[in-house]
Amino acid sequence: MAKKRYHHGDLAKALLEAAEAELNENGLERFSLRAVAKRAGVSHGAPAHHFTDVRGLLTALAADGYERLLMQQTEREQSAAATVRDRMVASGLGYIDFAMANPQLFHLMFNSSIPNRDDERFFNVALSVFDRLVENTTAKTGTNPYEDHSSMLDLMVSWSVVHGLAELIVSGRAERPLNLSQLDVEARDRLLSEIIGRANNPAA
Amino acid sequence: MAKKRYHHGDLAKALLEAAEAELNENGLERFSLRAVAKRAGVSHGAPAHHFTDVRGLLTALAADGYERLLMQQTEREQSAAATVRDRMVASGLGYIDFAMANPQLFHLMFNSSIPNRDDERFFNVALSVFDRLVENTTAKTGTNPYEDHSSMLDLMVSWSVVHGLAELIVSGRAERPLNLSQLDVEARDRLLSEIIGRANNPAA
DNA sequence: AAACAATCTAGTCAGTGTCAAGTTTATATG
DNA sequence: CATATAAACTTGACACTGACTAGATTGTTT
Repeated sequence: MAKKRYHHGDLAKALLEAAEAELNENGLERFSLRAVAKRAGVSHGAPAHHFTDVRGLLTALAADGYERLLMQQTEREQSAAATVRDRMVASGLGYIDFAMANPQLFHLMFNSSIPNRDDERFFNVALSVFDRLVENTTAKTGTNPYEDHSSMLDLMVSWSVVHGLAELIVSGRAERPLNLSQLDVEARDRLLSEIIGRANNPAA
Repeated sequence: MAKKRYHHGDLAKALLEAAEAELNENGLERFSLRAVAKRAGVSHGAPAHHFTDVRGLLTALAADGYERLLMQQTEREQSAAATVRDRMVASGLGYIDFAMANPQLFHLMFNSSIPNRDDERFFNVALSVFDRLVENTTAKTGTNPYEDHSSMLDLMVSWSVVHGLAELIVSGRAERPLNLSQLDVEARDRLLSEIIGRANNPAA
């Protein structure tokens, strides 16, 4: 941990941490690669050797985000998964957990064209999020969405309501109707579960 | 329409049109105020007199977007509104119509922190979008969401699924599961209506 | 006709990401 | 162990950005 060595040791990791800190403090729209380098205690040209350009850095950060999103979902599913439908709701709560805990990162992952979707790691880990949704839908409907059109529609209902809810919450638009900021964690979970649950009702 | 007059005539309008064209060509992340000025045939300092800064310009453009979003919804509702539930679905289709026809503008309106939400016109017209949702929900549930908690949850189900669907489509994430780009307009409408309809089912 | 306000131009400034060239350090090879 | 080579990092330059200022031009009012 000597401070003044010419070689950093693990600059790639340090840059990712600095990038996330900068992202949280300034938001994606004021994100600056030079500020990241400065925060990591390194010259403005250094990041290029590890991530080529700002896109490369943010692609890697977004890929990390998808991994953490998956972990949040796993946590929720394991802690409260009685029925298959509860499992789907829990998975959605994990999705929203992640968005609320990492709004700027969520924004980078889903609402930005900066991350390179052709990047191999990014592509694979983003696909994993979808694959989990396919598995949960298969368990819920009893048929694989890729083989059964109706099951795929159910998948899209589940994904849309959860993703939409996450977006509306993170952007502050759910505050007026739901007053989420004034609820404790348990009440918030019940509220969100109810919304997700209603959308996932079987056809009348 | 004389080209070389010192005063433009209606530069504010011309700048808004140029801004939208630039937005569609380059996207929000590469948006440049100077490029907008250039496109409008005016010096880079001119926009400041009409919109103060780039935020002011994009706030005005986003407000225009909300007005057009409302118009799209109105069109859909009027053309195919038999039952109250059909009306809710039609309203959602209008929402998605707008997003698909104006992806960059939609992105500016909903996924960006650039527009100033305290701007009076922006605030009011964005509120109008929510008010329409309140009206449609009232018609559907029979109770005002502001007075009945369950009705508000139904509102959030409707909004979330439509907004989420719009986001997933515009960002290209719905392509793999739905193959929207290979469907004609009628088939696409039926598909989206089915998804929105399933989410809006009454409780089982 | 003269004063005034609005509109627009042109120049400057600090800040950005990327590129090229040079310096320092680690590692592999003889 | 010495030396060649590659990797990591610094430094300076470039074109571009949005915002600010001063000044030029034009429309409006008195």
